[in-house]
Amino acid sequence: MLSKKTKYGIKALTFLARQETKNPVSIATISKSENISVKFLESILLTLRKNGILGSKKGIGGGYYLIKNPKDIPMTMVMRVLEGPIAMMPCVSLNYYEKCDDCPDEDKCAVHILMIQVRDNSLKVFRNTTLADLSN
Amino acid sequence: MLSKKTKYGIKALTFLARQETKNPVSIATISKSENISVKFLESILLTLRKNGILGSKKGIGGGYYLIKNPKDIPMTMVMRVLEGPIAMMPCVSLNYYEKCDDCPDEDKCAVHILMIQVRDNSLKVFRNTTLADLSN
DNA sequence: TATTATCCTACTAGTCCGATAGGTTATTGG
DNA sequence: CCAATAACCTATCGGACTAGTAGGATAATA
Repeated sequence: MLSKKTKYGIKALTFLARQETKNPVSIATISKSENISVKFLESILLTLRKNGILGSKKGIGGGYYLIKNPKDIPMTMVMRVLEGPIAMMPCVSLNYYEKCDDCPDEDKCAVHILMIQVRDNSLKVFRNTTLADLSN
Repeated sequence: MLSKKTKYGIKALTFLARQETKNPVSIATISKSENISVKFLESILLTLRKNGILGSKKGIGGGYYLIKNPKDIPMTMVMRVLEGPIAMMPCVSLNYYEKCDDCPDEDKCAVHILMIQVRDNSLKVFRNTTLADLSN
């Protein structure tokens, strides 16, 4: 299951991408428009900022804004920051590989073979989809 | 993340599919061969039996066995029984559809659009892969 | 200097996962 | 008939994670 954190994060990002100006948008504004709890959204936007996807500004007129052009933000980036590894198992993960304790030979492991395929397909989708694609 | 339940379940099924005879195989035997806790495996095989994938026999010489031919067991079936819906969100699920509370228009929802693609790709993999494919 | 809005830490109720414990029922061999 | 075997079933449990909530600290603006 996709976590609500990721779901809300993507919604917030598309909301920002759809903005006409690049002015900061407050948490409260996004929260109202997308029906997301203010406090929960706050923590999500914070992690997006800490991971270089959003910028922020404090005080009056402050809020969050996109640092990059939406077409330069592939969903792999967003998914990895919010949801974690794209692979469904450590033993098929590109960035977070880990061997299974119980598995003597990966090449003969049915689960491994199956999940490699799933990973490749998911990766293809996330790589080929940018924030710009989702905002139109 | 793929649950250990599903992981072990698939491993157990391929172990049975690789068997030369169709004689029942005991939980203990599978457990040893695949490095799975006996008790946990027990509960997994039970659910596979209750869902029409395995048959069982009690007493001496008893155990579990495949009911169907491995090539007639698509991974969609296994995944749905062990892991649940293949979709990452109820609003993109074929068999367990549910509308999101917070989403006024699915066709314009970025998360929906993205997850439809992921679902389609995963579904394609699981549909085109049978237990026989994983056992060779 | 008061207001605004992000930043940060800590906490919590609820849920799920992975596993364990212990007894019941059915089948088989002697 | 009886004992051994192996599936069946229910209940429980610690730990991790999710989806928040609370409350204050910090920085920018008017």
